[in-house]
Amino acid sequence: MLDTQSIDIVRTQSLTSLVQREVERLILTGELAPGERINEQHLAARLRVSRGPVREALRGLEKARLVEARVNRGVYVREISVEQALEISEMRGLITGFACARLAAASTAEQRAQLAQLIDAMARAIEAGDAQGYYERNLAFHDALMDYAGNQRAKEMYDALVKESHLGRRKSLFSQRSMAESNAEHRAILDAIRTGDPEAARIAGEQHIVSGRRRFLDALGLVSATRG
Amino acid sequence: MLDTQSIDIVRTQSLTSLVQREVERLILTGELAPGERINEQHLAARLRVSRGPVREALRGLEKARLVEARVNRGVYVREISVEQALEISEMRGLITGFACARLAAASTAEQRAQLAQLIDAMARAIEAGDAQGYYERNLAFHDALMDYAGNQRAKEMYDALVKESHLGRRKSLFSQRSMAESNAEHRAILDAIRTGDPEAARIAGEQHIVSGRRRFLDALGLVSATRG
DNA sequence: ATGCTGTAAACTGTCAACAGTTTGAGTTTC
DNA sequence: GAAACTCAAACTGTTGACAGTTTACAGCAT
Repeated sequence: MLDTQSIDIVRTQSLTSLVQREVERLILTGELAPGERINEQHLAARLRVSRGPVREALRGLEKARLVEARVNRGVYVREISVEQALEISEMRGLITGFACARLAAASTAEQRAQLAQLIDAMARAIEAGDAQGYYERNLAFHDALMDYAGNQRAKEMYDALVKESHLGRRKSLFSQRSMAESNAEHRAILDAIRTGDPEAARIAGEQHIVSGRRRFLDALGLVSATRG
Repeated sequence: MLDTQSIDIVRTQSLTSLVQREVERLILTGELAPGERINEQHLAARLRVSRGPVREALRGLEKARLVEARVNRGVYVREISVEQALEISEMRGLITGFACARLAAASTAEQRAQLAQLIDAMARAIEAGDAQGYYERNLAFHDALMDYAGNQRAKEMYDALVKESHLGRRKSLFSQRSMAESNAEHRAILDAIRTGDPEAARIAGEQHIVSGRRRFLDALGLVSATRG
């Protein structure tokens, strides 16, 4: 049963939620690959729990769109098509644009300073060639945007979309140039927010996600599905 | 075990999905009221299944934000605060605006004709004082908007938000005047789509949801949380 | 060799039972 | 009379077992 420390957690969290988090981790880190079948018995044995909590957890992940259940055939890590990845990206852009517009209409000096600080940290990470550092701060930047926008629901939807988008992302290593481009867009977003122009901020936010998708496709060596 | 007809369904659908659909229905129709506790045993007995499928179904509904699980205390039909209802409404507006913009950029004559037909049907329902008929066609109109926009993900997010919003809606009977106002906005949306102006369509779509919220609050006799 | 068929293993869907927690009524104590 | 305590009933969380389906493989026919 896991270890002693975990047992205390079991008291306040259900096994289901623990399993759910673990399987989510396995999927997001790629240890469980898209298309792969998830064997309930093996998973249960590995996590030292019975199949009940495992099945419940998988049902939750199904609604979160991370896995897909086929009747009498088990559940599979979801595979997303290019088309679906584009749709997800579009929705991320929509919500990001919303958040940016919100911040342009109402944000505190402290919030703007915090965003500026993250952008500077990203710039330093790019210079240092620290892709991992950039990646983490980029996440923090987008998290901050959603937090400050003040719509909890928007943030949760955004988070869910980001998790789902990991299903389509094979490798997320970007070139220094890509990172620099991306960070320039971060600055553009912050500028628009500072100007207090919601419409410009919205466009900057949406554009950032669109450009991110293009950079990603470029990195894969694919011809972009969108023009340009 | 239900009846013979149902058994055939069981073959292709899991009991879990059947339970999930039934509980969802109970919640959306108000038979299970927000805040109400859902007793697993009673529910299982009532549906003639064991607790396993019931628990799985509830876990799915939890992720869909229709119920809330408290550890060792069971699951409750979710209650949403006014604040949360506003957030949901905002997201509905955002997605509706997106869909309208999309249609302004690209829609077929047939699609526009279909929307026009639904608007006319709503107008007739209003004249006839047929609130139920209006309600259904209104749903159909918004469904059509999302369908035609061509982003499946957007439609699903929208549908989830609509379901969730039912948790906050006690009664959805509107006055003839409200319905007329609402339908005028439908026409405004269609006009903007016909003009081919995405930005105008987006604003019309967003505005429709915002106005809908205001009409709802007015109907409750509350002071609107938003200005105006 | 290749394709088909039948059978056994593996696995999912479902159920019933057990263990631990919460709840509430009844009792006791101050 | 009110608060605290006790204990049993009710309920949730979890488990192990059973039933039916799917899958894979061996054997057989072509």
